[in-house]
Amino acid sequence: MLNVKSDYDKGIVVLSNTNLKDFEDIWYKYFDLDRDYGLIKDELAKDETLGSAIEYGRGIRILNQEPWELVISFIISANNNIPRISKSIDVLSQMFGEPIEYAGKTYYSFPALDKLGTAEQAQIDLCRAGFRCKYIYQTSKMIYRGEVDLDAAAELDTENAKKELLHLSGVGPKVADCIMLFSMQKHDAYPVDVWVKRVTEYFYIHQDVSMNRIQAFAREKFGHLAGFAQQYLFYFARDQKIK
DNA sequence: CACCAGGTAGATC
DNA sequence: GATCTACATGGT
Repeated sequence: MLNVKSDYDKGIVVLSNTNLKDFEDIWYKYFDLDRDYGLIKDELAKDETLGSAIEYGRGIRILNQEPWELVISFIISANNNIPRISKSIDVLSQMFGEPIEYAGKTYYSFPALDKLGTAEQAQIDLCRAGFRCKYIYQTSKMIYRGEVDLDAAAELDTENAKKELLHLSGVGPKVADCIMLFSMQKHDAYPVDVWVKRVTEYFYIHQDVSMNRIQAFAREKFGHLAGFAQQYLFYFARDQKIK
């Protein structure tokens, strides 16, 4: 069970209760430690607003998570709040994941594809994700049957990967962008949720516009670093409750 | 009791 | 194609 402590201003990240092999095989990539965030920040900070947002969220990193887990997690996230999202994922993990004994307690891994992919709708409904449960059911089956191949999608460019992900039930533009950004290293993706829409309009566009216009703006303004810009802006907007 | 929460699918213009 | 709206659930 990994333990993480960090103090960005002191330049310290401590990963304890792990070993060199796991660090090299797993955590190094998971925490995106190979990336020079200084370079990214310098480039983005040429924009004054982003400079402030970067100061505010200076320790942010984009984690490299697993596509399958991200697909289900972000389907659950749609029009939902974080405590309920966590709760639903916990229930699914307890029902369909593998038990992990640690320090006298039992934890559960995220469900394997074949477990959710062969589950009954009525079982999945028990996670209390409401109308999203049928999306979980349908999408799990689609991926399990190979109708959508996440590994293959990860190899495509951002535009085509998105097209592929949009076939999944419960996956729209925002969730697809999140999956690409957080599990497929497609850093030009700019997921637009309510907060990112607000903050983009607030600082840059100065009027209420469509999602497509927000996306177009981000492509033009931030290009291949759009995903990093999104993270700094999201964190800033969310914390400052920018409306 | 109305409104909201890290949007999406399906209907409609 | 771009824009409206219902949607499960639990909290305020």
